[in-house]
Amino acid sequence: MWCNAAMGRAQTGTGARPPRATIIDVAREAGVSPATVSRVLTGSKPVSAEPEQRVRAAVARLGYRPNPAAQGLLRGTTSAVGVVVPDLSNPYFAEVLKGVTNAAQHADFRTLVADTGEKAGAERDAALELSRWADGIVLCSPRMSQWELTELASAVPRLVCVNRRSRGSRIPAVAVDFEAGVASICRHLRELGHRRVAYLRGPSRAWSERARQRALRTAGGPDLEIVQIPCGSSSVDGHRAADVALASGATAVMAFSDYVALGALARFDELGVAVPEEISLTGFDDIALSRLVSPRLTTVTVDKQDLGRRAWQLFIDSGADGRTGSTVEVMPELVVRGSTAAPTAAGSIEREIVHER
Amino acid sequence: MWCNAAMGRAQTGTGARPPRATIIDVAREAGVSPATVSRVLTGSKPVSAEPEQRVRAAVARLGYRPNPAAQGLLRGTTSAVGVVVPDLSNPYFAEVLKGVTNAAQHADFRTLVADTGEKAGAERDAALELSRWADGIVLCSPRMSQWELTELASAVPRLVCVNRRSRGSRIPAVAVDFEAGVASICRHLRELGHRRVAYLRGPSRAWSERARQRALRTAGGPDLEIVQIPCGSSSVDGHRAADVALASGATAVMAFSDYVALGALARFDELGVAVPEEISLTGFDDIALSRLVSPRLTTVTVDKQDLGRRAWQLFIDSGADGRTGSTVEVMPELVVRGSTAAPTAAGSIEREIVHER
DNA sequence: CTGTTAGCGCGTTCAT
DNA sequence: ATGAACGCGCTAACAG
Repeated sequence: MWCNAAMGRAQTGTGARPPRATIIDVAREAGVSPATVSRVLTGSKPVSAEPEQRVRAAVARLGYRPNPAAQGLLRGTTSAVGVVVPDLSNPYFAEVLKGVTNAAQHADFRTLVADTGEKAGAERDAALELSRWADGIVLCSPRMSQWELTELASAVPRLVCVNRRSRGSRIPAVAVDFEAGVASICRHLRELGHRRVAYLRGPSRAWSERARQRALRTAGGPDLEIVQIPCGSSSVDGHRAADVALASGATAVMAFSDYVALGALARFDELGVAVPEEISLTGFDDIALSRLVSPRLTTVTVDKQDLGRRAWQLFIDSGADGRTGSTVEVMPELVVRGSTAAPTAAGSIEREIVHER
Repeated sequence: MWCNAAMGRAQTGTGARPPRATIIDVAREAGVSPATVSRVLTGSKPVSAEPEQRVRAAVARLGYRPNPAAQGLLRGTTSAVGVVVPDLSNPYFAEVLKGVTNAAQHADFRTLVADTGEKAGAERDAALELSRWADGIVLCSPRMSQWELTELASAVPRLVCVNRRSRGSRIPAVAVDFEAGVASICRHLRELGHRRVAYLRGPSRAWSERARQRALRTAGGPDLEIVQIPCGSSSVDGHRAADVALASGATAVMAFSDYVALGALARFDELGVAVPEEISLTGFDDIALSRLVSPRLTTVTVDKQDLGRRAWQLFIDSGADGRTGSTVEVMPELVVRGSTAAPTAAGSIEREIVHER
């Protein structure tokens, strides 16, 4: 079907690209009015068989496809969704984006993407700019202030957040239950016998980090001391922070995320510190590569593509009326793998030796 | 500046989102004609100071932003670029996308993204569909046939390929010199003393795989036997193929990519096969996580974001006239890390034992 | 320097 | 069932 049109064009020459055919060209070609062409293509009104055939033939011959800008102008809608992420290099966000994109593609929507480079200041502008071209925005793990977010929500047609719930403003959101996730990790560590764990902090501006902190305040206590260590959200951050964690005298390290944990794990390996024999390590998110490292990472599973799909669903739902505030909570699940074990007295002793090299 | 506008709107109520202001609203508000507003905003013609101030004030007050669909309709251009990738979960493509997006953002362009799920059949449709909304397409590692690609290039306004050069059709492309990369890996392995290496093949439809095959034909010979093993492009493919590679009796495994190699590495670890003592392993691309596994992966570096940036540059360059055919070749560089070593006689013996468990 | 007019490509009314 | 005419929001012509 499409072959005819495209091949016909390809034959016209080397670089001569004909201007795109308009609906008028098709109408002329088919010997009907533009309105009839439109009716055939949208199916809005019935059209007799004979003219319909002529129109379809003309469409195929010319390779005609309606101009989305014109359609959008008329409809006042773009059939596009914008996705704003802090960092596409982070597999977590890449997966969420994939989830949104696939769902959107399925619904015949385009996906626009913007990368803010982990800069909180760039989020508002990116979202605002994308919103001009889209019917709404999916904002992933925004680092901006609550005030800014509320403000943004009123400036963007439809805004959905991923991993950020806001009490006051009624912004639809899908978020992992970080408290539950952190709690289950803490429980696991405590049951193994750990009494002092180092926590590698994520970006302080991230809502998910604050949620983790809430959980840590609950979980921490006399039988589980939490040592806070500033870190970040990338694997290099984890790599850097690993030494500090080691020096803290903790028997286990809880990382902000898998991505961070992988960095720490690499550093432990460089230092010759055995995981989990000398120190236990946990992640968060269960990214694909956590199953591929050695030892495999104990973490908490989150279906990141599903997060994207649900965000899309929220985006769609929020379209009909001004309904807002629907919040989806995704429950993560602890997966115990090889990176955690009971603490050994030997751990701290051997570590001294190791540091010598 | 923007605060005024957005705050003013936010105060109007809970869910009541006023329809976006048009240029006419602004004109009325400022007591001028729409043309004057346009002139102020685009700077196309000079405007007196006093009306200009009124216009700017009105714009801020109403939170007006021009409708891109209308502008696009008029200009016949979208200021958007479409990126089609086989799989966003693959860090390689996520990085390329990031490169394109950042460059595009810088030039005030939007990025549309489509994920084809590694299905060659979906590529054409995705590209065609995106091209309706964009000024052109960046096609990453297309798996489609050469014929299809040529055909597509004539149906899309501007097409740039990443990691796919095509002799016949003059499609701008930026591609890694896979032959050189594979050759340097082979040389490295041979110098270490390996005589029989298993190659974990990528998708047979991928151009980069065929390029690797060309290099292997040159590199292979009496002093370096290449055992071909069907595999794929994901880490789970590598995980699966690792057993076959082991059974081949090779002393080294050369994976299609880092992503694949990481899967194989995980499998070796599960089997208790020591890398590089019992078997050497190489990747391709140098993704971030290859530095984080143990042992760190010997591979070939490719700046993936740079690939995206260069693709963007080609996209821009191909805009002016019908200039085509410009092809950029990126030279990868061997990085020897911990996953390769000289083969040991012990390797094959110990491996027998390991298989028992 | 400014306002008025026309038209980008399309879908949808209103007539026929 | 079909065609003619209008207008979506904007800017480039053309007047004044």
